[in-house]
Formats: sequence, structure tokens, C-alpha cells
Amino acid sequence: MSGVLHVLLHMAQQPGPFTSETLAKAMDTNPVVIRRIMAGLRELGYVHSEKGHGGGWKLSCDLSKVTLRDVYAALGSPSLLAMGNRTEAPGCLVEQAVNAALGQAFADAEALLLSRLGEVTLAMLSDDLRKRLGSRKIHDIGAHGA
Amino acid sequence: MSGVLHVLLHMAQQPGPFTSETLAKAMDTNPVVIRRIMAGLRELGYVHSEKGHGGGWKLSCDLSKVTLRDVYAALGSPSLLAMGNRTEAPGCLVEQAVNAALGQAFADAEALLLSRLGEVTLAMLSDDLRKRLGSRKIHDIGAHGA
DNA sequence: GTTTCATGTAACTTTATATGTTACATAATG
DNA sequence: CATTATGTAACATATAAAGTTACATGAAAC
Repeated sequence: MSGVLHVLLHMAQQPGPFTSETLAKAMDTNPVVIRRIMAGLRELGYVHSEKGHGGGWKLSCDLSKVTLRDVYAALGSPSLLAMGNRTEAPGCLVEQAVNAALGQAFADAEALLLSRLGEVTLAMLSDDLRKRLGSRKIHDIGAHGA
Repeated sequence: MSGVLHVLLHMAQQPGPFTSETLAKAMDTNPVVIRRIMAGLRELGYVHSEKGHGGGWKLSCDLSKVTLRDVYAALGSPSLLAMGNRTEAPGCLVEQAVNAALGQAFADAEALLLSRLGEVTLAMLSDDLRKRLGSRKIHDIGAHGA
């Protein structure tokens, strides 16, 4: 999640296109990993890719319309919580009692988190980033960490 | 977490003591795993253990005073969320912007979850379990899943 | 058209983490 | 002192995430 946003935000600072290799260097990872990540975003139309010379990845969405929750969904909505309910002995009443108590707390927290993510658009993130960049010239994607 | 509560709740139904082996069978795991789990609880005084003949684990706390949050703390407060912030390039402003946005949402969700866990005592869980058991004779810890 | 550059994707390897296991020391009881 | 239990280190296994390699596909340059 954090990594995906990092990529998207980088892309929002320059017109592109960006090759998987370029993005991979910025993220200090492998091009294939980038393609895997971007695949989900492409399916939902947030980015698109082109092959061959001059190809690569481009944003293809209105940043003010896409929330962090949308991005999360594009990743396949992986579990947000580190701990789940045991399901090894579903018939056990002890387990049912435990799951009932934990399940409600977990569900509430997850709902809140999703709601919060839904309030933040990529455009808001991008604006925040530009503020942080301040008067500074927008740094090239190659000059990472500088 | 779920597993620990399972053990504690089982223990709350019978006077004990329970050997690690007994508890391990009920949880379908290994005695050493039980001892590892219980170690944190013992340090906070929620359970205590005795060696040798007739030894084993006993509850040593007021169930109405210990919340699920306390139990969580006894486990070393492991991360509740499945995803954290990237920290690979702390100097990168993009990363800072992403972490600021995600960090707030994560912190809020975590706070809510902790708060919810703090509202539920082991006694409440135990009461709920007894209701579920209904008129049924309290099952022996050996008769798991029945 | 063929060479080059880029994505798409399957298959494999590596790494990290959690869990389970073995072995043995320590302590308490009969 | 033999037995039973915890305490804990060390090792093994299983699982999942991340990284890597290899090669097919498609698009642009020449």
C-alpha cells in the first residue's frame, strides 16, 4: 500500500511515461514487482501501460476522484489487520465466544480505517507533497531521497 | 491473541491447574507453544505456574479487572495492522507525504481498536461463554469442539 | 522487416516470520 | 531419588512476501 502510493505520487509530479525499470529504481525494487503492483491499478483504469519505444506507465485517472480506499481495493483488499479470528475449531463454543468479542472490535476498526482512507484523494496527497517540496524545484524521479 | 483468549477462557471454566500439555491438546498445538504464550501473561500476573507434581497453570487475576487490551499488552503489543509505513527512504519527501496520510488513518484505527479491547473484560467474555453453553453441562477441557 | 525497447506473466529463488519440535536444565512432589 | 511439570535455548518446518529469471508479446525506430 505504502509502496503503491509512493509510485503514484511520484508519477503525479511528472508527466511520464515511466518505465517499470525507472519506477523500480525509485522504489529500490525490481521492475517485475512494479508490474505486479500496477496490474491491479490498470484493471481499475487508474493507470495504463504501453509497450515498446516510448512506452511505460501513465496515470489515467482524475486524481481528485480516486481515494486511498480505491487504491487499496485495487490491490485486492488484503487484510488490514494483523490478527484474525481462529477458525480451527468452529464448533467450539469457546472459540465462538472469543470470535464474537474480537470480531466486533476488529470490524469496527477496519470500518473506521476504510472510511478514513476513503476521505483522502490522491489529489490531496499530491497537494500535500507539493507543499513539502516548497519552493524547491520539483526533483526528478531519479534524484530520490534528495 | 485469539489463541490466548481461547486458553484463558477454557481455564475460566474449570478450577485447574492445567498442564501445558492439556492446554496444548485443547488448542491443537505444542506444549512449548503454550508456555511461550503464557510467559507474557505470567509476567503481568494474570496467570501463574507451578512445577512438579500437581503443577501447571492457574488463573491468578480478577477476571473482571483484566481487559482484552491488557491481554494484548501481555503479548508484547504486536502490531495490530497488517500494513505499516515504508521507512526505506525517510528523507524522501514523497515518502513523508504518504506516511503522513496513512499514518493518521492507521493511528486512528489502532486507537479505536485498543479502546474497544479495553472495554471488554475477561469476565464479560466468560459470562458470554456460559450463556452459549446454556443449560449444557460445562464440558471438560478434553472434550474440545463437542 | 528486423532490431530495439517495453510490458505481461509464469516459474523459480530468496527472505522473513510464525509455528512447531527436540532436547535438556530446573524445580517441586510423592 | 524417580516422576512430573515448567523454562528455555536451539533447531526444524511451513507459509507468505518479495525478489529474480526467463521468455513471450506488442509497438516504435530504423
